[in-house]
Amino acid sequence: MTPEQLSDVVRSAVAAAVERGVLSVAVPDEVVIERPKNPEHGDYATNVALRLAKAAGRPPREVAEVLAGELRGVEGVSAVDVAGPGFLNVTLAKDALGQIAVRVVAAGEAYGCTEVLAGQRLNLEFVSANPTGPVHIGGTRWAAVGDALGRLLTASGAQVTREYYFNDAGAQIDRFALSLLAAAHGRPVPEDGYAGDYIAEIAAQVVAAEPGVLELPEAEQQERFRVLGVDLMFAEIKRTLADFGVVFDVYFSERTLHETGALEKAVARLREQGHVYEADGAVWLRTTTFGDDKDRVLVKGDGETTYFAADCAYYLDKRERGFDKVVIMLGADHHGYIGRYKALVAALGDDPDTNLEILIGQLVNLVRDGEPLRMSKRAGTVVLLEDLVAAVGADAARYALARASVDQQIDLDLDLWSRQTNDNPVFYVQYAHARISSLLRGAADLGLPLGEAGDVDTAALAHQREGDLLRALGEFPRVIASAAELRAPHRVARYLEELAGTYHRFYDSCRVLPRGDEEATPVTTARLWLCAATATVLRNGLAVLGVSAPERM
RNA sequence: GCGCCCGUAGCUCAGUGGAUAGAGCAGGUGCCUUCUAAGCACUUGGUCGCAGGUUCGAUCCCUGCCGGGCGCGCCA
Repeated sequence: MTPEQLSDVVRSAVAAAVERGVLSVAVPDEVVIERPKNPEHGDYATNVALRLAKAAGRPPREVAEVLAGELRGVEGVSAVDVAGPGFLNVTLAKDALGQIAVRVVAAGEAYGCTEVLAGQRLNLEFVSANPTGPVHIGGTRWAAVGDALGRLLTASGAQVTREYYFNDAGAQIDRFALSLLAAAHGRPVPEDGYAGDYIAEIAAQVVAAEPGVLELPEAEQQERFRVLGVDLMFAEIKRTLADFGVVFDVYFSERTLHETGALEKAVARLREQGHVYEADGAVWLRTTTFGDDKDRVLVKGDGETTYFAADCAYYLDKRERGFDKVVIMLGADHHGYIGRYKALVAALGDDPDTNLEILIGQLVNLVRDGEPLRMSKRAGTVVLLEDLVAAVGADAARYALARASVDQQIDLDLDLWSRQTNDNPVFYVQYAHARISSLLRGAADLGLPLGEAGDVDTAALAHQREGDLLRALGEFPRVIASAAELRAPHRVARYLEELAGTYHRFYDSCRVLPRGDEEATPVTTARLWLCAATATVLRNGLAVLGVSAPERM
């Protein structure tokens, strides 16, 4: 019996008590099932009596006693106790608990998938680094977290489009083009230009692709360097991200918004809504009406549109593509945008609390030899996605970035994460998977197949450590669902570390394969199913994080 | 000045209003002729920054304060 099934059982018990007139209360939609920390408190606990007590007009313990009476007859439930202020502690029958292993193996890759977000159409935008240079460490955090979140949302039933918005218009791109041009001519880096080896490399690639380019008039040269440079830089970004395991469904060009007239349309739309005014020669959006701390310029005094105006058009475009909710992941250095973005959504007549969600992630510091690596473009100590991958590998990089809460600044210790020892959490988890794989190979060598699900004696899983492992496996769907709802992929990583630990403890005290001349027993088979189930969950969890589950280490 | 995030064990950090606040590392003591010791067991270590409030119950929610990080352009 899984916690979800138990939740239904308890809810039915409430309904039954109401039906029989021994309890007078509205039956709750959902009953929360918890896993007690103290093993003496049974397999599962619920606070349902505490929650219903007030509405029922009776003391919590009394409500609990009523429900305990209903639950005691249920198949698969071996004991129900009322404890503390009114908790119901439920102990499952051994075979009912053991069935979790069978369910996990049967579900395979689908174990952990739920429908809690079914029907939601989400646009998930992350990374969105401009194609004026390689992806930095900050964007790398979003690549790891955003990709994991995308998988979580999908696993929870949402329709998700992963989107990368790139700025290929405006002054920043002009500076990029001018920097390439300067490099091609051997001139110094222009004012506010981009430095770095990659500029010279891309400039050389542009010249190689279009040999006559340096003979064109200056303005045309700049245009060619812009077009080809952006293409080359963006191809490089995509390649790096793909090596990191991150691929987007849509790469959205800001330039197209300018070219299709979407910007003018967006400004006109805002004007119709009555939130646009002109002052000091510029066109403004009155975002202060919707809680922003100052109004924002849409069209500058020189007639150019702002990046914010493009954001308006881009938001409208997403909504017109049918997304219910626009989710944008940004670094902490951009958190100031929340106010204006929310205001923009409100100004367009949408609900900023349901149609827009902005996730802010704190910054990443790298540490080497115990010393923080201060990043500085000037000093040439900018750390790139590829640097991180080169230092610790893609698995460790993704895991390290995804295991921390996004609200937490990370000090990522390159020494620790490149170490292949047990103080490196990703190896602890991967090792558990490799260990199971090895064991299952051993079982195959001994001619011990898993066999049919119906033939497994799940009641044979009676050891304390087996129960611990089964309960841990039963948590996985709820971990995935809550991590998706809370936009917190790190919960999956933490869960996996706990699961790996639970497995190692099981392994240490429960021999799986027969030794020497011993015969396989029903316990052997049941434990093999338990191992296979654990491997499945480790694989599924690591897959969410985009980390490999090695068969051998 | 205003806004966002953080403050939990020596260190790095989990903890979606519930029972005795957890993990890893570091320190100490043990466990490999036996399925991967990249493992396990035991052990040391806490005014959950401080002060109020909300309620059956607060590390969690609210208010104020103290520390640290990041922002506050007709830049993108």
